[in-house]
Amino acid sequence: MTGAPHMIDDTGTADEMAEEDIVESIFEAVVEQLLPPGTKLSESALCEAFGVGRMRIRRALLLLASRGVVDLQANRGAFVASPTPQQAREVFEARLTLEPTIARLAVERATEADIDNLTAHLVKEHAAHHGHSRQEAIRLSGQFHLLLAQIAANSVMLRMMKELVTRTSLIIGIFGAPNVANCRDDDHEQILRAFKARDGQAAADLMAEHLRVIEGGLELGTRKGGAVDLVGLFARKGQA
Amino acid sequence: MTGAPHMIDDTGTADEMAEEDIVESIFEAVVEQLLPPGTKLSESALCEAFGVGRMRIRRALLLLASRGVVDLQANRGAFVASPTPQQAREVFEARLTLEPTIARLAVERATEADIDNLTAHLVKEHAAHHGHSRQEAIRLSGQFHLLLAQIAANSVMLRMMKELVTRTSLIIGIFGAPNVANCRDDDHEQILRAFKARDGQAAADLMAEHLRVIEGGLELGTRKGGAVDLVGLFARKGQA
DNA sequence: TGAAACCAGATTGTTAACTATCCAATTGAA
DNA sequence: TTCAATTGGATAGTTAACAATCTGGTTTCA
Repeated sequence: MTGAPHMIDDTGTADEMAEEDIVESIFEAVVEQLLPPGTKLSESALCEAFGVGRMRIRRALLLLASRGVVDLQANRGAFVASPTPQQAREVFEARLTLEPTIARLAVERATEADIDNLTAHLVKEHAAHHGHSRQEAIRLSGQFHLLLAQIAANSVMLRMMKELVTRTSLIIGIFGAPNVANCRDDDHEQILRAFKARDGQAAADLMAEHLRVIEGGLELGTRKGGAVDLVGLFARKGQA
Repeated sequence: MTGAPHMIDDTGTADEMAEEDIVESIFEAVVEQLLPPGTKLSESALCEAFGVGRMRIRRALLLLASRGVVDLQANRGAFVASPTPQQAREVFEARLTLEPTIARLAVERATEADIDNLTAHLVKEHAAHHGHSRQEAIRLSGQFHLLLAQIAANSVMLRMMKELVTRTSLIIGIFGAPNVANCRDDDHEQILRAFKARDGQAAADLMAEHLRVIEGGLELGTRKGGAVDLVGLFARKGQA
């Protein structure tokens, strides 16, 4: 019954990407810093990129906006979010609230297979760091944190973490010191050691310290690239 | 989602509700248990109810689904979510992770005006409890937790809490023991005392205990009302 | 009588055309 | 030459019509 010229796929329906998949793709692209803050996400371009209708794209953009990863400006379109210093602080405060507990829960619930996966992940992460493949290193860095949330086996907190990790990538892109890596993989290895020792409290403490180090490496005063707030920049010129 | 808080347009057109407002309204209705789990949310009914076009409604439903408050079933429509015991555990685990810290931060950041607001809130809550206005009591109970998140002044965590409080209302509607209230307002008053004493750690501890008491009052085995899983219910009859 | 097939109504999902808004280039005048 | 107004193109927002799917009742046959 396959009379259709193309789109022949008897392994099942050649399903178009669902909204969630599109959202996931854009999340990943943002994490890998392929989409810097302020990047215009035009509907037509995305339609072509993903090969879907405009409706799908609009729904995906709405979901992304509801998670703070894109800004929707009325009649202007969608842009990759440019977090403010205030938002950056809030994201890190949320991560410092969630992730130590997630790390502890993950240690408590990790199977041997989970720990093996983490170990394998760190090998890849290490290789990416020394292999100078910056993109891959960044991606794996964020992935490590999501892996912990997966092991913790709480889908609510996993979803929150996906948002926070993605937004953190934007924050580092804007406020990160030029030569500081996203995460030092040393820290990740220390956390893995806590897993092998089955020491949940240590994992939590290490995670908290890890996050504080990252946040400490930010320069929340200097905004580089992205959308510049010209109004604020030139505001006091008139009265100075 | 639009940047302007109050879009004042004197064009004469009565501004229609934006998606966020619709979402907020449905959130509130769910919190007040006016929309029990499993309730069908038909597009046409909502269009009439809010006086907006179908597109707005569909976008609102998508947002609600992305926050776990409604289930979207393909070609069947939107239904108020019926949390599973597993989801209930996850929601409480997330709350136990977030809210003690939120309580501590709120204590640290509360102005005198904030504490006055909390005090006034508890008076209303108390009155509603003894006034037998169950709906209002439930609403204020949830509102108390959101008030703390507002005082903590972290919009990321505030958004997370809105979702969690709403889903908790669904959970209590399904698994709550019949005569147990949503929150004992005694607990809330104790937390307020910690505010007045400026004791953040006490507030955090009280909040944790408060949440454990609520979760302990659930009967995660017995599902009442809502969508019943007939397959699971009759599954072992054949082989028992 | 019971069960399966079927049909009608309603509801959701999708597409396409239309409208409104914004942006940039052009044109005109001071 | 520079600034302002205008205009054309492009993009987002909205609406309405169309297509696909589900639900519930009816019919038909064993």
